Amino acid sequence: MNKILSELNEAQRDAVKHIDGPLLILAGAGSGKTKTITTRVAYLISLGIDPASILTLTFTNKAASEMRERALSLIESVNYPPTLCTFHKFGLLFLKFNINKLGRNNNFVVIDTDDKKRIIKSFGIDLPISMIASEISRYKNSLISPKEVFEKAERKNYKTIAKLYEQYENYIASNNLVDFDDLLVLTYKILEQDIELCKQTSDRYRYIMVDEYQDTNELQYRLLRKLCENHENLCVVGDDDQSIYGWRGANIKNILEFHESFDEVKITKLEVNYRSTNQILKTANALIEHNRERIGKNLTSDFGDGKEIAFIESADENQESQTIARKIRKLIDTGADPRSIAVLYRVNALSRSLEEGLNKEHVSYNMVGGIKFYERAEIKDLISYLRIIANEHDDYSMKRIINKPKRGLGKVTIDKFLKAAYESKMSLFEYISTHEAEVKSIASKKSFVALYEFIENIIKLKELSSDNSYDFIFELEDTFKIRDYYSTLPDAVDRVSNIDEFYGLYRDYVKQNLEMSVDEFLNDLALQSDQDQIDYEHISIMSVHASKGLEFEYLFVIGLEEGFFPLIGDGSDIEEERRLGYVAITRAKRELWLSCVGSRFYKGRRATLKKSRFLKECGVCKGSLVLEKTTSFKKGDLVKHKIFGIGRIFEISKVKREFKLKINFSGTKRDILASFVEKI
DNA sequence: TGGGTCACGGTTTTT
DNA sequence: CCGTGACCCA
Repeated sequence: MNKILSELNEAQRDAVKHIDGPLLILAGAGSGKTKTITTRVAYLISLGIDPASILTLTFTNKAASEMRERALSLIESVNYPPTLCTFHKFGLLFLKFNINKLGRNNNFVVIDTDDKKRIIKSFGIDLPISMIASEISRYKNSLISPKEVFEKAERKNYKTIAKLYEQYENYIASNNLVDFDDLLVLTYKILEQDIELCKQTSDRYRYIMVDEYQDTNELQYRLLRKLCENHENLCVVGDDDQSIYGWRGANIKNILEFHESFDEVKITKLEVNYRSTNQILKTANALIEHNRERIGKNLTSDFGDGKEIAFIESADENQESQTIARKIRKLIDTGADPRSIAVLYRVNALSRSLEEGLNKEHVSYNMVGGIKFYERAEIKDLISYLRIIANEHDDYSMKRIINKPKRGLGKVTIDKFLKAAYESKMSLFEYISTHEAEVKSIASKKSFVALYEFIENIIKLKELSSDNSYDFIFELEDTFKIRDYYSTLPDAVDRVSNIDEFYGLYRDYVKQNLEMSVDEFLNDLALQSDQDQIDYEHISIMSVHASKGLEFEYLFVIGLEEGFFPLIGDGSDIEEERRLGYVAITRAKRELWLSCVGSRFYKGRRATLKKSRFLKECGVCKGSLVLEKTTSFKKGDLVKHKIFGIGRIFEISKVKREFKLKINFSGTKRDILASFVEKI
């Protein structure tokens, strides 16, 4: 026990040793947050507290598995491990045992955002689907019923949304579907209506810990209150300065007002940073001090001062990426580990020019984020096959695969089936299997045959799935030839390798869970985001959001211009932007480069840009923000104009914020603004 | 049915 | 500029 504690600094030890009553651990970036939580779990167990009474909640699977691993390594031996999982997984487990309290069966299916959108889309309304989906999510996470939305709505559009919300809720409930929000909403509702169960549950989890508390939303807060019904042993860990998910419902007030929401809150600040040089911390501290809504803390380290923060200013994104690519090339050539290098940007769109620059310098990179494995069309198709096998009444999956591989069934035919099925109050699958004559009259002869072969195959695989899971996935491919189908389509190489990876994943899962059923596999899969596919050889490039929790020896942050970082748009919050800046800077361990450009090509046009206010606020760019502009054009350069063609520059001058070029187009001399021509 | 063309809109992302 | 979705025609 003492050995565990001796690894900690004073503030960390103070936090770990606090046992009863609410505790807020304000953990600055790189201050050993995970170490503190995992040690606290181990410490509680070492005191003889039943591991089963300790619940630790995280946001991501990645955080959960990392913590589980570290906590277990600190615990000498326990018969069973403490519960440590994501909020949503906790909800899933809870609902498996208790959803019957809402009169529902526990063989429900978890649907993802994509399914949700398709369901809403099927209601046939011409409002933007993703807007409606996120509105519904917002209401659910604030525990507002469709009725309340309808009553409060003043504009007609919101009345429509309220109705869609109601229709959606009815639909998923009657199909026994559960969306991500429901995992928490339904859990909350059960705890609220069943006081006895609420007390039991609270008693069962006497010690609760929450990671990344600054990212919790209203619903999560209220759920935590329910779980603390019989005690107040709630330990939350977070950093108000790193709250960057306000736009998706995180309520920073949860952490800012924690000390008022609970009685006798103990607050511990972890301000010693074990990651960065003082130059980096100084820059980060200077930036975040401009925020008003914060608890306030100041990070220090004893890693020494380190190198000064470098500032890169380029004329445009091409020059920027060239400069950065060359610097990275040099770092690698002088022995830096590529894995310790990263480039961050606020907006994914900025990756394009960066990628070009890196390619030109032959720097291999790994883009984190981007298109997700489980969101790829081929993977979604496979999942739909599995879903139909698990539950043939799943019309959404049925629609997705009914003509994949092609069986000659087009949109019109499928719509006819859907309508007929709807009228007979049956699922698509049910209707087709029981109405052969009708189907024959709708479909063409060829597609009719293919369709019934498909139906029979599904039935065959359904039987197979119940007894022989391991060979099952081979049989699936042999029967439907999805892999073959994709190997004829564009991007075949990538798609086929994704399919193979998925098959491998399935087999691994079977190996680890011998008794598993297909629907168990699917529900677990729904809660799984990307495997963190950090590449083990290359540098990383990613959005600032994606970089949260990571660290790099050498870090570049690009696009520090007004409008890009901070990003200005409707609903943008300058303090949250600044926190994003803070997160970005605090990813750096040893060296940090901040970069901005004078103009950028974005959404089909070139925009002239001003330096980010953050550069001044963090002290990197002293004095005024007036951009001393440079241009990469030189006298004598050959340039191309869309209309005038190719010409040669013979004079360069400055007009206000732009550069004016005098260009000789095969004898004709013209004055052209620099942004209208391209270097060749 | 399904390939081709055109208009449109375009932060950040986990479960 | 580039990807998505709606619509049109063979």
